Amino acid sequence: MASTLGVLEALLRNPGAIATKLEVKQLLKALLKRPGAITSASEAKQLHAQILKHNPSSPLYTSTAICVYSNFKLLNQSLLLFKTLQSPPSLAYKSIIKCYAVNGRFVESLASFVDMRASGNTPDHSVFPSVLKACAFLLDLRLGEAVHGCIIRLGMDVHLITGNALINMYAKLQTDSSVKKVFETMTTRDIISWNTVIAGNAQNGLHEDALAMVREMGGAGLKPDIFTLSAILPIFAQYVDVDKGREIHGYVIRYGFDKDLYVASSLINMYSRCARVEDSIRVFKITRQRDTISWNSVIAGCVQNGMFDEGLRLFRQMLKDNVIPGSVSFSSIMPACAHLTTLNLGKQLHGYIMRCGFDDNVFISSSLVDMYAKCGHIRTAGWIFGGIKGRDMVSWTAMIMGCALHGYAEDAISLFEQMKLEGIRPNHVAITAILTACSHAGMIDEGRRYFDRMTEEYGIRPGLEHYAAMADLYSRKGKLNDAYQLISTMTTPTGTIWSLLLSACRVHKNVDLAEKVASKIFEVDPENIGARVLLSNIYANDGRWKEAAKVRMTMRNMGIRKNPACSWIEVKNKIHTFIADDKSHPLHDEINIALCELQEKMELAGYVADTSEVLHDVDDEQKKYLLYGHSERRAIAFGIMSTPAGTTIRVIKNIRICVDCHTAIKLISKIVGREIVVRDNSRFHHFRDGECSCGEYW
DNA sequence: TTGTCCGAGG
Repeated sequence: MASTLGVLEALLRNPGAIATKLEVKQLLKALLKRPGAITSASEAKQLHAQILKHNPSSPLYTSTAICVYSNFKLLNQSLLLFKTLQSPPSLAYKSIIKCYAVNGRFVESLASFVDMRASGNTPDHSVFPSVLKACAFLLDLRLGEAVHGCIIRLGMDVHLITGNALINMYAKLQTDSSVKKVFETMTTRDIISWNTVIAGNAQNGLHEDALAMVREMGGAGLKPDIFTLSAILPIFAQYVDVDKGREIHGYVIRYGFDKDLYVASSLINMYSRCARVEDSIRVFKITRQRDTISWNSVIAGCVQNGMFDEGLRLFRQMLKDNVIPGSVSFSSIMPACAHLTTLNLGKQLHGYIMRCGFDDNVFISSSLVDMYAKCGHIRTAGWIFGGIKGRDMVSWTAMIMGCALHGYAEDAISLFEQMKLEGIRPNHVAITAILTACSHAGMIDEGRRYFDRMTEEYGIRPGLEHYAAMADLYSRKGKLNDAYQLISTMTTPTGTIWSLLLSACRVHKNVDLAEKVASKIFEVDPENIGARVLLSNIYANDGRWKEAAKVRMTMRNMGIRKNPACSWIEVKNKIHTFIADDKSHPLHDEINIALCELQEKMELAGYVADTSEVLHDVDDEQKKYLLYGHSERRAIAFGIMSTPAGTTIRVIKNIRICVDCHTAIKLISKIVGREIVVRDNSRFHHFRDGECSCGEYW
């Protein structure tokens, strides 16, 4: 053998060297027995050349060449040779089946397997794993079972690797009973057998079984390895069981598995699912080797836990480190743009997405719909939504919620009904979206109907978010007692839900109920800043300055401070922030002059300041002055000054817009002939030609 | 010749 291989080596190193026919023949013969002696693709090509030169018509030699090519995954070369064979021998079939499979061409792989059977060639242990993998990938249970039958008839079911492949196939096809049966009938099992069953159980929701098997492994003399650990970590992520997750982390460190990319990604994911972003970032930072998946895991972790800026920072860092973002990277980061309403960044990412050709990905396009809707571009959102092929419930929900936030309740309802007609069942988020739509349009009856029917029609029990939407609906409409009744039926109403009612008490000036509601809030959430501010404002609004002062005093004694009201606007890629009465903007004086001019024009158009919204104990003239210092007006004035005529002005405010500003902005939109879009903390207002899309309802 | 990790909507 050694001398034959010596000839081979010489030949391969110098294909021009003259070899005797005998030598070549011996060489090829040796190779028939040991195709593995060829160690590179170029050697494979040399071999092919020798065959063409000396024995081009031998099916056996051709098959050997196919086998060698397929070992290097060279599908095209294998196919060219395969097609020259009239009746391919077993080796040729086996090689081409495997070669198709390793190239992900599972349909062709299975077709070749069928051909092989039809031609009367008997498959063996070397080919079943590829065939079973193809069945698993194509989710073809019937063919898989047929192959299994064939395996049993040939007595191959005791073969370890074939058995493992069978387990894997049944696990992927979620036929857990077959997984168990195959595992139990196997005469020898290795760690892969165990891991495959464990991973299958974990992914098919049989969490207890998976964990029990991890414990049993020890009895078989096997220790959990990186595969075992990355299979069970997602269980603790799903159960938000950080203690168990940490235990595994300890084990990982003891055995030095923390260098493994898969384990690290699973740990990052586990910690972020358990809301321990700091821990997940720590794991990420000590992971030396990083791939797109570990980056995606940590970025998604930040974004899902509300750390949007950190998520964006990491995303930029990933690009800087020359890690190519995949489609998952974009669908992970896009919600950060939606939440931060950073339209410009969102648009840049959208461009990047299109250049990568990811714009037909339903995850990404749904996140784009959400981002554009939340950034005020509901039409762009609708346009993207219209182009989504194979919309799923999430795409519909993003669009429905977008319409809801913009006050287009009719559109939201018709989308919701259309979605159901297409056979898509709404989940709890979709229900929240439709209730939000009703809430923002004051559609009490429709809202009530969706709420009452959600359990029997969709099998979804009302959760916090649904109660919140309903409480909001009643509250905005002034049905304060209905809201109170509804909230009281909840087993554990939260401070947030009561606060919705409290803010309605302010709008509808119901001080008595406000006091009752406020005490409920302080019971469950004594630190609730918003509620204390609201209560103080309610007193002030009623002229009860003493009580108002008392609430503020309590707040100060408790050491809590409210966040100032502010508005911001993006002009030429820069975000300008305005806080009421803050004079720090470089164009402060110019903005004031512009506001004065606007004020005069507004008064000519019949504007009278509604000073009831000013909750300071000062005279009327002073109140008027305070009103026009409101942050959203200054942001709008700045926007008008610094953008070309006709440009839409987009402003974001961190609290709900006040009645007087709402009236003022309507007039301003008419005076300057611009569309002004204001997003407050609850919805969008589109001001155009003296009207607002909210129809005076917010 | 078999097996692992990440993703959208409130």
